[in-house]
Amino acid sequence: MIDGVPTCPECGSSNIEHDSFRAEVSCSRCGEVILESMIDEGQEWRAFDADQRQEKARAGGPLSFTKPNRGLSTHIDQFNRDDSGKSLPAYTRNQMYRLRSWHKRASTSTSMERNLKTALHELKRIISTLRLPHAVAEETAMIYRQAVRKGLIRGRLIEEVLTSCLYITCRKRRIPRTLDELAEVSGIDKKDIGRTYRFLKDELDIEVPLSNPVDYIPRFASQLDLNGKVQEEAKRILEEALHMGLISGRGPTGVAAAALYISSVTLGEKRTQKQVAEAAGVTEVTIRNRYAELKEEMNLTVNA
DNA sequence: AAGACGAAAGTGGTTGA
DNA sequence: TCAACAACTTTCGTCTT
Repeated sequence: MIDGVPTCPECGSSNIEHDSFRAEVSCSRCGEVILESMIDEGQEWRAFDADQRQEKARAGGPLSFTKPNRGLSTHIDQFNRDDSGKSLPAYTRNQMYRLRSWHKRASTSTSMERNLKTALHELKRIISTLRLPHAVAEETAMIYRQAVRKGLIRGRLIEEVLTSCLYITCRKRRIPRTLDELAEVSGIDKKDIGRTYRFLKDELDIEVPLSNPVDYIPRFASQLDLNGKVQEEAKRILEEALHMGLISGRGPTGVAAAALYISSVTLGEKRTQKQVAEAAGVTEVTIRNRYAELKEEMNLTVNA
């Protein structure tokens, strides 16, 4: 199944290490992360005839879902020169010619591949802008592939579907990003993301847990430069509020913001409602309303 | 002057007939 | 498809520190 020894494209070393959990492959000599399956690695040019190509097609997809044609994405120029600038001998020229045509066919042969190419490029950009872990990109790409396979893209923008896939992943992994945040980096309208998200969730039968205000605490807190103690207190308040049924039906970010506001005040690390509101992406009024509800129901003493 | 508070009216999304 | 509805926002006047 695997023909040829994989080598690092950076330094040429064959000391390749696999991290199966993250589906990452890296070179142990130079540290280059290859993010690639051994099957795709480097040796694709050996498929010189249809039978071999067939065989490779059945050998399975790459381990990294974000790199559909890695190893084939090398550019081969048209000048037929070796690296010292001399013309290649006829035999090699022919070989290069065949190599180029296979390369081209393999990289952009199907509309699915073209679609993925666009989408994954965009995904990479969004993931890095939001500083989300690579595993999120992998999972998002996997969901996106399912969507493409089921023909769910038709009539929708690639970016729209992609962003919705990312939203699903974030919700599933409990690394919450609000629709507003995703809308901002993707340039897709919030309500379009939401609508497509629901559509995909139904069509692909994906279970998405309800979003939990607690998940927002660390991020908001760090934006407000609040320490761990304040975070713990905010979480404790949310736990209690949850048991008392004070959370259902309320926007998770608003509740999280209120809990954070309360704990910042009680622990003498006070932030203004305005600051908290800004970090959480809600208004001061919402914080006040949640705050009033929590205070009312949980006889909290919120005095500095 | 800045922050907190709350009333009132407006907005966008969900739900159920 | 439409109306009712809840959550949230915007705006603004008032009170407190």
